[in-house]
Formats: sequence, C-alpha cells, structure tokens
Amino acid sequence: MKIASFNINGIKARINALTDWLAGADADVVVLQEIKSVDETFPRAHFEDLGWNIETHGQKGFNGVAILSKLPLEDVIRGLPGDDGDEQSRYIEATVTGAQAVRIAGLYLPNGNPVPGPKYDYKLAWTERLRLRAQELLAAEMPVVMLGDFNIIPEARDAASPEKWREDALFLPQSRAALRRIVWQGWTDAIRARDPWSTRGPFTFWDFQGGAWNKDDGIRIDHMLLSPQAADLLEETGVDREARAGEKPSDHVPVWVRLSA
DNA sequence: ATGGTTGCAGAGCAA
Repeated sequence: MKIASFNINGIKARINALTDWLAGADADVVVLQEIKSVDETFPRAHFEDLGWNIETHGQKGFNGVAILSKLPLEDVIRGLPGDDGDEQSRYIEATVTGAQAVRIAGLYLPNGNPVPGPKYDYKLAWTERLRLRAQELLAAEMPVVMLGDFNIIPEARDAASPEKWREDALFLPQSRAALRRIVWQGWTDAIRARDPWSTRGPFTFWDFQGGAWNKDDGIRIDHMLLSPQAADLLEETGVDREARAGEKPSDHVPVWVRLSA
C-alpha cells in the first residue's frame, strides 16, 4: 500500500498538477492539505472518474483537507478531536484495508506566524490536541500513518538556511519540542528513518518568494509518522522533489511511504 | 532590506 501526502495549495489552481502527479505516482491513498475549497465545490467528479474514493473536510478560502483512496474509506472522522469550537478544517481520519487495515490521519498543522500572538497560541494548542489524539491512535496497536503538512522544521539540518527561521513559528524551540513530544510517544519519522545520517534535507517545501526553489532554499515540514505496527511494514519512502519544477507547481511536493499492507 | 509570490475570491488575508 502506497500512502502519500501533498499540500496542493488550492485544488482549483492545482487540478492539472495533481492529476498529472497522480497518473505517475501509483499511490493507493493520498491525503491533501490546503484544498482551499468547501466540500460542495471540490472537483469530486473529476477524481471519481479517475477511480478515486474521496472524503473531504473543506473550508471557504483557507485550509481544508481531503483523502483520496483507490480502496474504500471507512470510519471517517472530520476535524481534530478535543475542541468542538475549532472552526478550522485541518484534520481527517479514515481506515483503508488492503492486506490489512491501516488507519490514515491526514493533517494540516497551523502555521502559527506571527509570533507571539493568538496564531502561535493556536498552533501550540492544536499540536497538544494532536498529541492526545496520537496517544489514542497508538493505543489501538494497529498500523497507523499520521501524515501531512506539520508546519514544523524538526532540526537545523531540515532547513537550507536555518538561521533565517530562528524566530519563525515553524522552527522555534517550543514548536520543535511540541513535535518531539508526539514523536517520542513511539512514532517513526519515516523520511528521516530511511535516511538517518543526511546532513541536508530532504526538503519538501520551497517558498514562492525570493526564488527559493532555484536556490534550493527549502525546508522539511511535510512528515509521515508511523505507529510501531506501521513501521514494522515499512518498505520504502520518497519525496517527489521533481513536482516542484513542474507546470504551475504547489510550493510543497508530495511525500510517500510504501507499506507491505 | 519590513520587500518578495501565490491562491481564493473578488478585498484582504493567509501562507
């Protein structure tokens, strides 16, 4: 089972880029972030015609997540549990069953800038809620893949120019500690685990501004965390870097894991 | 150096 995550930064603007990538990726499950669309205007028929089952959790203008799957999507949860008053659409869960059942949690963690301020407070609170949900998912003792745009740079080696991010919500010590608090529950950072000694990247995001892509001034903020039962099944991971050089690209590229499931 | 670019939506915000 190949499971991917792609922050597409607008489904309407990226329908061709996403369709082209899907055609070559051979993925079974794809979580999307920043669809920037309500459920009613998501181009559902376009992807259904290509053989995808679709579950969306949209929002007008901003945010919005979705799951595409070749296999049926079961037991769908929309929204991160723990705050019924949270209006932002950043989280969706579903179960996909191949050779065995895998729980998929697709997420778009808040950016948090500017710091300090209410947006950073929301980021930290949201990450703490994610930690509580992650603990519940681990307790199920099943293969779980929690993946998406975490908007956190784990370490200095995950940025081409870490000094530029020192004061940024994506790299502040509190942000990185909040992510570690989740990872240390027992999750495997799949990209890092398959390339543990890398001193640079791999990067998953290059800003539209300042020619970041041409300078390879990237960061690693799209992550895939595997429960122990999923890590046992890990076969391969990848970062589809070439997508950033395509026609009308997103500022993120797809990341993926292949499990023997 | 307080810029720079993009998407959604149709002005200004979010990233």
